Amino acid sequence: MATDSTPHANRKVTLADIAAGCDVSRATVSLVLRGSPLVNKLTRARVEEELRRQGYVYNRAAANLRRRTSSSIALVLNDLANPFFAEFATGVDEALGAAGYVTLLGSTGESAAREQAVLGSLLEHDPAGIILSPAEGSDAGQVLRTIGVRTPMVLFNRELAGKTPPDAPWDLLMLDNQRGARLATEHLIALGQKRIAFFGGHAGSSSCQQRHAGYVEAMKAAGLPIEPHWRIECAPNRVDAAAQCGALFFDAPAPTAAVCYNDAVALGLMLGLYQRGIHPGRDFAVTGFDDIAEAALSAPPLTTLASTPRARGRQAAELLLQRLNEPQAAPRRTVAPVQLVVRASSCPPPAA
Amino acid sequence: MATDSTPHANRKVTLADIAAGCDVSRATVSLVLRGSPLVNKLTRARVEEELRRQGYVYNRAAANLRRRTSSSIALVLNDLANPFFAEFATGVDEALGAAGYVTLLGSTGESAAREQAVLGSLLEHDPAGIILSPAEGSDAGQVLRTIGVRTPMVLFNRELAGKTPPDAPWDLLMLDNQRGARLATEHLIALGQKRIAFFGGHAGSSSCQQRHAGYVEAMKAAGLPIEPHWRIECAPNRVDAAAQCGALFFDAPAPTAAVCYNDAVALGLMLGLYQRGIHPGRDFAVTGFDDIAEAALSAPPLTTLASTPRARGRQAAELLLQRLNEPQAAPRRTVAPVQLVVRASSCPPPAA
DNA sequence: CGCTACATTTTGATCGTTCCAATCGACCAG
DNA sequence: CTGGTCGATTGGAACGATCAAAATGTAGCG
Repeated sequence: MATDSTPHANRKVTLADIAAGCDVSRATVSLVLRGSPLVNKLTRARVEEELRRQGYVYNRAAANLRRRTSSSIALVLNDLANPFFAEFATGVDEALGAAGYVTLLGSTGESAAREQAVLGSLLEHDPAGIILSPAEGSDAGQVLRTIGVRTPMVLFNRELAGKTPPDAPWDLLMLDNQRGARLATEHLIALGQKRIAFFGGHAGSSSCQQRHAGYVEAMKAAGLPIEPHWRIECAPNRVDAAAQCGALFFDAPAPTAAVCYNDAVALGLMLGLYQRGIHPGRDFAVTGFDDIAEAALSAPPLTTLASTPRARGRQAAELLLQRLNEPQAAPRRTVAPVQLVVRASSCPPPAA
Repeated sequence: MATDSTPHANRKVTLADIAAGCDVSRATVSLVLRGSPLVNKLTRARVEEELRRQGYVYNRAAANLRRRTSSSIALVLNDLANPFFAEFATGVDEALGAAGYVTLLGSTGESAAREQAVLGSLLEHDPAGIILSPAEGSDAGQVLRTIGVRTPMVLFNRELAGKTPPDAPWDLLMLDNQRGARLATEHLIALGQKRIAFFGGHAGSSSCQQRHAGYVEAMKAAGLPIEPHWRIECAPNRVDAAAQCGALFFDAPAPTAAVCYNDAVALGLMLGLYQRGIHPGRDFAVTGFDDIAEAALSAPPLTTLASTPRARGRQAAELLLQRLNEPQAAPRRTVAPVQLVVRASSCPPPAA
């Protein structure tokens, strides 16, 4: 005679198994699981023992189906391999986990097409909401069509192209790009710099536009001129930045400082400067943006703006959780402050 | 009169809504969704139109419940913020997504206790399998107790402490640490180096032991001596490595080359050498391990071993998918090759 | 004893999908 | 006209949980 009380080999243990095992109904077991005060102490103890004995695992999907709830949230990132977003993801997962949610991960590799596909696939798992850091060129209309008007979403870091439907429960969390770049520029000006370039990034990207605007703002406020050849575009990575370095010196007057789009670009630029015999932090001032781990360890250490991506991740999660509690609230735009970190890469201009 | 054909405001659109909308049964709509050849062309067209019109979204959770399948896989990492694991995660997600799975993310922050909690929480979502990069000190018995003997798992990068149950469907994917360190050492020997140190890492860590073993292997094979003071321990980061640099030169004979535990250590060591007026890549040869992004951009560029974490991620996913197809197969231990990347930091010894 | 009050437990329907067996109409052979 | 085959469709029972309402049992009280 098979002892069917032994943990069964093949099928998963369900409520019904436990119920049968200690001679109560499924409903009672369910009440025990959820810690209801309705069940008798003795019954509870018996059921809990049986749960342990059979190695029961709760099936949240079934519960969610019946309750018409969801316990997951989709996190879709344009570039998880980038340490900035990896930190962000860590923060998101941390906060969501604490709130009892599970993170559905999707990475789009900066492709709007893949973003559509990923969103579609994740949606089938019925997330309670979405945290999206859009791929470059991702469009509001497209996104709306795949996720509908009813799924709450927090957009991080970039806005969507095209116009956002005013009734959609979409919140926004951005870095204070403009103020950050302004702070960096003002810092250089305070050091006595007058010929300051804006280096790197794609002029199409909204974060680059905002940072450039902050730079322009500070320059204008100080009454300093802005030469057109002081704005150099390049891909936001070290290699391209190093390659584009020379473009700063094609025409006179050459700049003596550069506000860079981000840290990767700044580190690349410093490399390029070295290769030309220019010593950054002595002959030429450089600032970055993001404060990635390497910024403090480069030679010279990089002056930059700290954006604390992990805290941003937690914040994005909080925003979404709040919206889940308050689905009808008006859309919010949150701008997270950034902090200037002064290190040795920013210096006064060489004596003329 | 309300036109209930309009996309409904409140509830989600289900099979039943579509069925009602075009006057067929739920079963037929389901067949259409899954592309069954059984349905008539005209019916299919009508249904598909209605699906579009109502903005239907497939509920995979319900389907999985009925079919007793799962379409998700749990990815649990000890440190997502580390670029190496972020790349790994990207690779995993890439491969899983292509196979129609969704990634459930969990980050443990190197805490075995949190790892238990995270695993438990993710299990409730009934993943088809787990990819786990264990936290330091994570124990096989503990893990077994929370995930059971029936959930397939791929362990990455570290083994679990304690003994692994022989019947569990657990596979292993490790880097070839020993061979990597051996290759680096042989490379230095081929350049004419004879006094080679092993620098950095904690002797307790299994990856450090393996790399050191590879170094010893190459030295012995070449008949070269190994001085005890040629092994310097330090934390696997730049700062500590730079600080420990001096220890290489306390006793004679001083080494003229060092095989480093990883790139971070190697970069730190190079910094320390510079500070002593020793020019790495000319006066002293250095190799690293990992080939992180900065390795190619340091001065001098670093000779190291490429572990291609993104490819490892894809590989881990493939291993798991294979096991899902073949649940009864014997556990596999896969060792991923690493590739020597020769750059300018490795050089012949200075002429005596 | 009959009635209410209370604590505890159960029954049966339900969530959105899939599966199985049954049905239906059309067509053809005998 | 009957019976069989075939293509297309359908009803209803699952999957594993929850919920609302009903059913127990037990005690108190006039």
